[in-house]
Amino acid sequence: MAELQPLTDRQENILALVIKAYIETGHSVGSKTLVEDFGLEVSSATVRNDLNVLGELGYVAQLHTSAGRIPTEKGYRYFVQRLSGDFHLPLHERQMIRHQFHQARLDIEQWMKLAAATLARTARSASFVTAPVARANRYRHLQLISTHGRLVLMILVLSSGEVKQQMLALAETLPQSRLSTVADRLNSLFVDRDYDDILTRLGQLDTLEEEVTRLVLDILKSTDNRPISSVYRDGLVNILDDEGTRHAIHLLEERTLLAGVLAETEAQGSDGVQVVIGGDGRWEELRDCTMILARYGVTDDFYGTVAVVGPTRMPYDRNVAAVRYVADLMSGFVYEYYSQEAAKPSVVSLPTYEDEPSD
Amino acid sequence: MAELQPLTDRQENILALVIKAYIETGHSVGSKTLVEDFGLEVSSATVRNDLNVLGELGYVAQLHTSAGRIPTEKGYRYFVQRLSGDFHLPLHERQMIRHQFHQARLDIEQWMKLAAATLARTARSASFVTAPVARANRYRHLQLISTHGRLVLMILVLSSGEVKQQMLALAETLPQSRLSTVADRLNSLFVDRDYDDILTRLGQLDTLEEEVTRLVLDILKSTDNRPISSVYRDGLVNILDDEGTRHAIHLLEERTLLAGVLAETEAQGSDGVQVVIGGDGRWEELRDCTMILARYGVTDDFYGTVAVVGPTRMPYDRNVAAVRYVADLMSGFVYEYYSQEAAKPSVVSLPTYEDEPSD
DNA sequence: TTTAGCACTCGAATATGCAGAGTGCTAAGA
DNA sequence: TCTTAGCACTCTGCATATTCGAGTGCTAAA
Repeated sequence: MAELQPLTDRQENILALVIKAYIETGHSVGSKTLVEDFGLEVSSATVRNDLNVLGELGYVAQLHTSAGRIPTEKGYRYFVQRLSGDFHLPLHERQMIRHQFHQARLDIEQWMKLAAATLARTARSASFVTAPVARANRYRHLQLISTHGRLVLMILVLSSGEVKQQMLALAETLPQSRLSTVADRLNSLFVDRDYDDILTRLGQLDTLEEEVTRLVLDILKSTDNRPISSVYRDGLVNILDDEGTRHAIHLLEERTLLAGVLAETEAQGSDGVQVVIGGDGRWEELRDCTMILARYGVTDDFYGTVAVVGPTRMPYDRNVAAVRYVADLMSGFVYEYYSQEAAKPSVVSLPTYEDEPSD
Repeated sequence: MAELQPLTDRQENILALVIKAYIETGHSVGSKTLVEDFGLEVSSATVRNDLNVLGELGYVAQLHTSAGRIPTEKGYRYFVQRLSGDFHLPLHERQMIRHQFHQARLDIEQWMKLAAATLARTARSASFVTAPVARANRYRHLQLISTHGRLVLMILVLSSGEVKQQMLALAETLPQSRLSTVADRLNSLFVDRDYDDILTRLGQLDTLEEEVTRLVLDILKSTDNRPISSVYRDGLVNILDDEGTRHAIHLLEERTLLAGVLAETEAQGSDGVQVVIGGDGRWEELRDCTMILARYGVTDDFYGTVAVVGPTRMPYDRNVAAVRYVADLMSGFVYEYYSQEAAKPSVVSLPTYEDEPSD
């Protein structure tokens, strides 16, 4: 990340005001407007001088000579960095969000869906939520269900709480009892094992068991190494009008692209909320867009991502707060319901966070 | 549906040419252009006269006096109705599509995803695919898996092939063996039963069994009556540039809206491909859009929908063919792998349709 | 270091003119 | 009765010119 130049307090303030005004109006903002609309105690000429400095340092730019200033990506980054972390959503919004989660079924898919919908509405942007995946997913439970003929429905439950299904065509027709026996044996052998563990035990199995296990391994492998196993998107409508978000929509639709971006941003391992402005020069697809993302889950071990995507010109404080809030909620749910090692299995109710600030 | 006026052969031909030219160029098309570009055997004046007739009947319109003609929605409808059903995708495109399906895993979700992706690319439009749902979904199999404390993961397999999962908080901690016993009992009681059947048997159960069954009933009910249980979308990028498709994207994102439209269009019970142009006056969200949809599955009993959504100005013959082809493929898969009553359980391979027209 | 004043620049909005594509209509021809 | 040629008319799109206003940079004084 480029080094940020020191600014005087007034310059910092002016930068913040330029950003605020530009976010609100969408028009470039001039010195006179700033003085009048925000009641500055200095004259427009002074503001002009400061704007000049900000311009030289690259925090603001003007589309053409003698036009108002608009914030640059660097300007946004400086602003976001200075953003105090204690901005919260209004109480009633938080209550509404919590309320919706309380009404949902106890199901990670439901929560993901809900988180995406909530974020999209609150941040008035596009949003996405990826399923929480353990760094190395583990086998939890297998079930084989006879359907008709040699077709068998295989259901695999992973340590992440995800349930994978897969149709399987056997070489011969087998009764359900035989299938159950196979499933039971594999369950006893493989419970809580990861990909590598299971691979080494492949030799101990008979032909049928091995056939099933190979499929299990396929699935484990495909959810391993954090590819995106499932994603919920929402709120695309919100960014349709904005210029330059077409690339972003492309990003949201293309799993592989998204996975790439997430892999790199998450590799930074930042615990809190991360703000990627204009692609930070690394992702062409995010040019002119901002992505605010945060992990949820049990950090470093078992986590997913919630994120908001919108135009560079967006209310950062609000949206950062929204992402943080929803990520925290999701973390609570995942911790209580899906973390194997959960320390307090006693209280069975949705997390409440009653001790949050009143506003 | 409004009655369609009779037209002379030449007028019909001219209407088709206007539509063809407009779809290609996007510009309004005049009499002279028609004669020159398509080598008509009559003069432009004659064409003008016919255009006048078409205009009076409402098949074409002009944006302003003395501008070229563009097709109206009514014009498109007439054209589509006349469209011969024997237009097929080029052989190599069909081969490519089949190839992709052959490489997919044997899983209805995979197929839905693939169908959406394929349609989006082939028709260069947005697309969606809904899961096949039986009119009355039936219970197939239940599994209860102890996680930690009083939390239990319940997995319910439905006759549609869908696998539903749901977390469940019990009143007390129970061992896995007890849970398995409950699941076994419910499985033996309820297999192949629908909502009503199960409801009447609620009295025969103990407290724990009843608690589980109530959740089962909830899920059955929520997938009953054809609400949309799951949808895959794709290709939104393709219609981003077009005017008037914003509403359509809204429609694609809002499950309830989509469900409403599908409920009404499917109620018509047409077996083949259905083309809804400009919302047919019934759906504001589809103004300026065209939706081409077809059922797949075992008709009237167990079916889902594949569809394409794009601007009114789209290549109808091609897109109708694409929707029909993908729907047929999906029908084949569903028939072989998910239909309980499948008559030929012997051959276990993807349907091939080798007998299709060579081009 | 801040401020007032002033000339300058550029974009957005508005008006004007012109070329081209297309129409409607009429009268003559098949 | 249907088709065609001819002609006057209409309207768009494009380019050019003009004005208006917001905003800047610079300089000199406080």
